[in-house]
Amino acid sequence: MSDLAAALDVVGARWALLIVERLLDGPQRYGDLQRDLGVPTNILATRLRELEAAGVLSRLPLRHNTRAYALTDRGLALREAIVALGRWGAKKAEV
Amino acid sequence: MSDLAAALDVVGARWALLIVERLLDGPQRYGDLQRDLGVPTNILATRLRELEAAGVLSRLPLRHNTRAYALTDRGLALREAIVALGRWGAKKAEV
DNA sequence: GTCAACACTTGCAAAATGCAAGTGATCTGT
DNA sequence: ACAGATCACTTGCATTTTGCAAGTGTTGAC
Repeated sequence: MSDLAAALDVVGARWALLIVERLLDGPQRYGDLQRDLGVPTNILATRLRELEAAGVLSRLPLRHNTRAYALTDRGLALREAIVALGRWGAKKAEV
Repeated sequence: MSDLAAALDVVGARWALLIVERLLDGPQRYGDLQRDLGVPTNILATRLRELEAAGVLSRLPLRHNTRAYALTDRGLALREAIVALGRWGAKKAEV
């Protein structure tokens, strides 16, 4: 399995990289991610569980029954790749 | 829609980035991609059609009834992002 | 004590993915 | 020229993933 395939195994699922991108701006709560990204709630819950299990993010308990999701070092290390992909996506498809 | 979302719209589908990565080494034929990547043949056909429509790759006819798939400039521009993701995937998940 | 907010879960439909077998157009050897 | 092999796919169907909508339990505020 190539390095790329290994990476896609972790962050290749739909919404995964978008969630990580959003967390590059700092920890976010569940409801914020949902509203900002427009991701279906069951998918969001699933992805957060998977990404936490993969060591990409962690839950931080806030006061009351709320919590925030924050990137781990491993998650933050995705910044380069996300920026590169974003730059590519920003280019026009100059025909 | 963010730049990242735009990029994922084009290369976010399963196998898409792996196909592009393989083509970074130069044009490849259908059967080579299939054998090297282990991608199901119907998926490969679908992805190649989508990536061609998106201007990421093009078909070059070879002699007889064979052809090869080659990245366009737009496709080659994915190299940075692919390398970055590959580097991330190569790292151990140092607990 | 009622009502709202937050962080989910559940049930089900729709879409994407995967497997296996089949198709038609060359091409190779005899 | 004919048989069999190769290449580049397509087709049919099962499985998995994704998405929508509604519901649940736990605080918290008034």
